[in-house]
Amino acid sequence: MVRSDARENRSRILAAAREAFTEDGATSMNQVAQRAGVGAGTLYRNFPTREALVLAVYQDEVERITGAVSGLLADRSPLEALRLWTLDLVEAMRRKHGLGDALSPTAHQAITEQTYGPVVAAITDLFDAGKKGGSIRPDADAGDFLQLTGALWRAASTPVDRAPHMLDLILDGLRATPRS
Amino acid sequence: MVRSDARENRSRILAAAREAFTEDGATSMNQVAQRAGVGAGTLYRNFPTREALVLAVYQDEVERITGAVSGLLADRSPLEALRLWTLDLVEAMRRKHGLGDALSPTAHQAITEQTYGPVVAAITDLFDAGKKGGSIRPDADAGDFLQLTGALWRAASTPVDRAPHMLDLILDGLRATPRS
DNA sequence: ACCTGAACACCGTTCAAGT
DNA sequence: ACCTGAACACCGTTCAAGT
Repeated sequence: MVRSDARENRSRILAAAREAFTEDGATSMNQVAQRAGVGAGTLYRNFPTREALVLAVYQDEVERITGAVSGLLADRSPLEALRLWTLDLVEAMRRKHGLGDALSPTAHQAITEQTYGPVVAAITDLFDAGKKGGSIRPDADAGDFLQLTGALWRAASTPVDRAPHMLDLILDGLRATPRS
Repeated sequence: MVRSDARENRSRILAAAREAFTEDGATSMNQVAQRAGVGAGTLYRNFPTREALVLAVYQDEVERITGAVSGLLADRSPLEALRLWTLDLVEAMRRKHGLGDALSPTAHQAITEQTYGPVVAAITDLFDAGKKGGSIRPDADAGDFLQLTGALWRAASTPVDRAPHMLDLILDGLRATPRS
């Protein structure tokens, strides 16, 4: 039997860690525990090592993002859903990049590998909706699209965030029928 | 006036750090100091931070390697000098890679940037000697060659080191006249 | 002028004691 | 069954005291 406090602690730690790492990727484990209002032991029972916590934060983020697809498709056109979803993805990529040096190369690679599949699957779902409705060209490739979005978060957000405009250009290229 | 012990300490620290980092990239600063037979304070006066020490170890290594070019060219054919020199470079690359996770991405980038210029210059010197003597084709490019050697240290050295053989293939491509 | 090494403020991680 | 938080063995770095 899992106690309710145990169930809650995990997500509280995850939330605290996400905030803390966004502010400073070098935030210590004890600082995360304190921020979550939890003893150090509890933190370590949930996430036995620092790397495990960092990884979990990102898996959580990816699950949140990929899980949002069906909701976006429910009351929007596929192209608009794809646009909103991708902007969200770019935000997450920027947060990850903000961690920077706090992540070891090995950890960074582990994240990329565990993340790639689900993200491509989510894009595929969005693409399929558009292809079925005839708004997205049938030969559009999810892998290519993810590659292109990689260029979006590299685009500095100063003085204005160019990413939305760049995304619009990419989306224009995906349309089944060229814009008038 | 620089005391003789002060002059010696720097190179003793550098030597100890090179050995220690080769064995374990996570070797602590105090361990390096102890290994060098030096107080922690002396270590820190010479290298004010961990990253500074790691960087200095590599600069030292690069200077040693690039400095060996003229000696190699003195009593050998340019192609043979290039072959021996490149094998030495591959060894150094393998040592650097062995550090792995102990290096932050930023530090790793700093090393690459500070290293690229001198290494390309050394290759250019070796190439020029061969081009002048007619043994290396005139359109051979130092940057391309460095890029190719990057593939050599990635070649695992089990069960036998394939790098020398791969290098021979590359060198064959550089010859002014094809092999009979 | 330079060196040593104890000491400082931290770190990640563990585990006895509580509820 | 789960939690807390003091404690442990370390870390990078500093600095008073020595020579």
